[in-house]
Amino acid sequence: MTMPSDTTVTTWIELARAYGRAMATIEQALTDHHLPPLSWYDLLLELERAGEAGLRQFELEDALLLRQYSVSRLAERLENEGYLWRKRSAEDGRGKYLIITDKGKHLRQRMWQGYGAKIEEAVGKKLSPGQCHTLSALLSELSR
Amino acid sequence: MTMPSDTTVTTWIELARAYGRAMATIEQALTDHHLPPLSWYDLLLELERAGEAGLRQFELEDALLLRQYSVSRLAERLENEGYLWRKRSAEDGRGKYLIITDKGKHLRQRMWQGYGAKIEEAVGKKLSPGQCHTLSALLSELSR
DNA sequence: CAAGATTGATGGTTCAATCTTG
DNA sequence: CAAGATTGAACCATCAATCTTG
Repeated sequence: MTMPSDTTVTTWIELARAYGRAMATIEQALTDHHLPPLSWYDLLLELERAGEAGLRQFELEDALLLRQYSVSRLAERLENEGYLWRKRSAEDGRGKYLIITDKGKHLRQRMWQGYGAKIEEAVGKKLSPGQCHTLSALLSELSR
Repeated sequence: MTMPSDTTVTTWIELARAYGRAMATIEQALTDHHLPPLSWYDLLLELERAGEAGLRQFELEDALLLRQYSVSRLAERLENEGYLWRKRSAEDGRGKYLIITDKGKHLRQRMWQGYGAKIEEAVGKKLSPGQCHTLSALLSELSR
């Protein structure tokens, strides 16, 4: 079992710190505006991209890095608030399609106002476009 | 209110993805070995560095990116398991010092076995030392 | 039995209110 | 009143068990 070098550990710590700080800034902005957490945004964005057809719950697990039951509970909350509806699959009786409502599209728009501004504050204002490209490329290596 | 460029948004998404994947790998390894979550490790490491004198709870808020009540509850759990003890401050009757126990030092050691190996797997094996340096430098810009 | 999804119970986080001391 | 810390209540995440359909 190989242990990490100091350089590797430092990189991990900086990654956790940078993510934690940016995330705290963003979540704070959302709660200040009485808006729901980021996970709601992520789900709504996926559904809006999927269009009228919607998406199966299991298709969202990878995209949102969530487990089956987390997707289920998240979808339940958004459905209760009228931001999406669930349609039983015709082909496969076990499954459901999640479909965004107009109210859901509207919420995503409102959330983007605060969310986008904070991404700019936490990332865009601190790095040049060239630095962003370099950073994105290195981070994507970590997700392989 | 300035909105972020596509490049900026991509960088943020890659950051969240890279962090999420690495974190999932690490937490999974800890639960597989019936070990407590990473937040316990972070607290124990800070206390071990602080030595016999210990640290005040409010001093840990910044280091751990936690709120006052989260530090309080986290410390309570570790104290209940015997990994640290709390000493009332002599100078300031309002405060407490958190001091790691030998049992706490031992737990931190055991956690490092799995934790370190996964940092190597999630970061060290995917980037060269040069790439690590570049990545660390860019990430630290984001934490300013 | 396997895959997709849900749910009861449990434990952790968070907010707001509170307590204690400076 | 302010600062350090704690706590009840409400909310969210997680595990394991379960339900339904293929």
